[in-house]
Amino acid sequence: MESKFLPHIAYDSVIFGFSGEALKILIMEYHNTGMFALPGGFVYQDEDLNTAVKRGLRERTGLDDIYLEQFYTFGDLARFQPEVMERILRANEQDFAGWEWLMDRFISVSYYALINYRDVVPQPDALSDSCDWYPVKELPELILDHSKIVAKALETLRLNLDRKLIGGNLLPEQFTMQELQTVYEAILDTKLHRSAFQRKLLASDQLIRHEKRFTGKAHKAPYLYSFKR
Amino acid sequence: MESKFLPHIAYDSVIFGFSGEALKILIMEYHNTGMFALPGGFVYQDEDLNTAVKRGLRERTGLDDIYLEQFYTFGDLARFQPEVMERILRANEQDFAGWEWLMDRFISVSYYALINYRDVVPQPDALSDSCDWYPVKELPELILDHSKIVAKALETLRLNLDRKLIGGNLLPEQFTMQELQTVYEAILDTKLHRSAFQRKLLASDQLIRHEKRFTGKAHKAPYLYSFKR
DNA sequence: TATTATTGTAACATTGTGCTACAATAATAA
DNA sequence: TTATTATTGTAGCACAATGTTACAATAATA
Repeated sequence: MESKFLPHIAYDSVIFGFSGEALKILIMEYHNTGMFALPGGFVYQDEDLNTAVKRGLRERTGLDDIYLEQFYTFGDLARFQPEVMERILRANEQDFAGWEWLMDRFISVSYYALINYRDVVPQPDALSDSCDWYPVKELPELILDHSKIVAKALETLRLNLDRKLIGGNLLPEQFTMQELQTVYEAILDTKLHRSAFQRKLLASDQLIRHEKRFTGKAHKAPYLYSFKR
Repeated sequence: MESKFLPHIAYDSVIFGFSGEALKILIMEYHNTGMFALPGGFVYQDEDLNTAVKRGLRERTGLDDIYLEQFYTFGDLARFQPEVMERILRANEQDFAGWEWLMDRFISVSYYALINYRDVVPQPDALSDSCDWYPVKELPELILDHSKIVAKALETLRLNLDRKLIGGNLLPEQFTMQELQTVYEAILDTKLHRSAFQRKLLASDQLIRHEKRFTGKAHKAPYLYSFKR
């Protein structure tokens, strides 16, 4: 049986979310294997690559209109390990017929996505027990070169953070300056100076200031902000 | 006949050189078609993607150890135009047997390279009349989405230029500050301020100053510089 | 009404960059 | 030998961006 997918071509997505404390990504666990991997998928013969990735993200998160960026394509021979896919299929008691194409060599076009953690109920796929959030600092061991993919995603995200002011994609529509700063600190893994951060973001002319948020705490209430579109 | 290459996967390379006047890239012209394209190629079944690209660069330029960076993978359906490859093969009076795989859909992993213009005698491949330098501002019409690929390469190069100080790869081992500035101006397509440029590059602590270069002109002789390794 | 914690912003120091000016100098002309 | 010319290396000043400290404003509580 022929696959409807383009042979040899896969994508993997590093889906970032922010819990309020830590920067996390979505990781899938395959049935009965203890094997962890990035959510990924394949491209239909009659489908754009980017469309395929958006389709996969929708299936995994339920969200459309996600901030998404392609960052690297991994094509080393070392990522060709048919025994890994074989073990996953066996553990799923899958009939191998029709799945031979999965045992081929693949290159992985990799993307990272930034989403609002609270908007998502992660959905495992047919081969997986779970699709769950893991702090980037406490990831389980991942199959193939997926750890390298995560590292490169994080590196690219950090480089792009200032240039594109994309941190807000990890927060709800409205947020306080303190919350935004915490996101930046989690991504960059450094402390930032409150005053300079606030001044820089306000000077960037990309924020809209809304009403204050009263939390009931015994101190001045912070303004809420949102990004201009 | 089976191809020894990974089906559906191609690479294209945007090879930048600097003539002393203008920023140029290598473009191939296919026999008897008036069709122009980026140098590219395919990946052997038992070869790393990056290795394949380096192999292709060596064939086209004769150089090893080239500054090379992957910047994007193009996977739109719109780049699937079998009639283009068909026309190229026909013009070469090729027997189609054994070349059917070329008429398939491909995604293109794209790289840019920076090389020393003077070191290279560009080599056409079997299907091409010529492999020649064209100023990026005066490119012929290119097949498929190759113009888009060039545009994205240039955009990425500009973004990376400051961060990585890679401009020197377009020059001989030793160069004057004036030559380096001209390269930067050609890439960025803007005039830079001599004084600020010199101060910034010297402060970057990445240059070694050598002896002066005496050109016989009636003015102060400039120092030669090279980049630290 | 005083206290507490946090926020918004001013103020100053430091660094980076745009811009101008000028002395140094390699060859040529007088 | 000396003046001239074009270009180079660098200093100096203005202005912008950022690091750092300080402080007034304020929402709730004691």
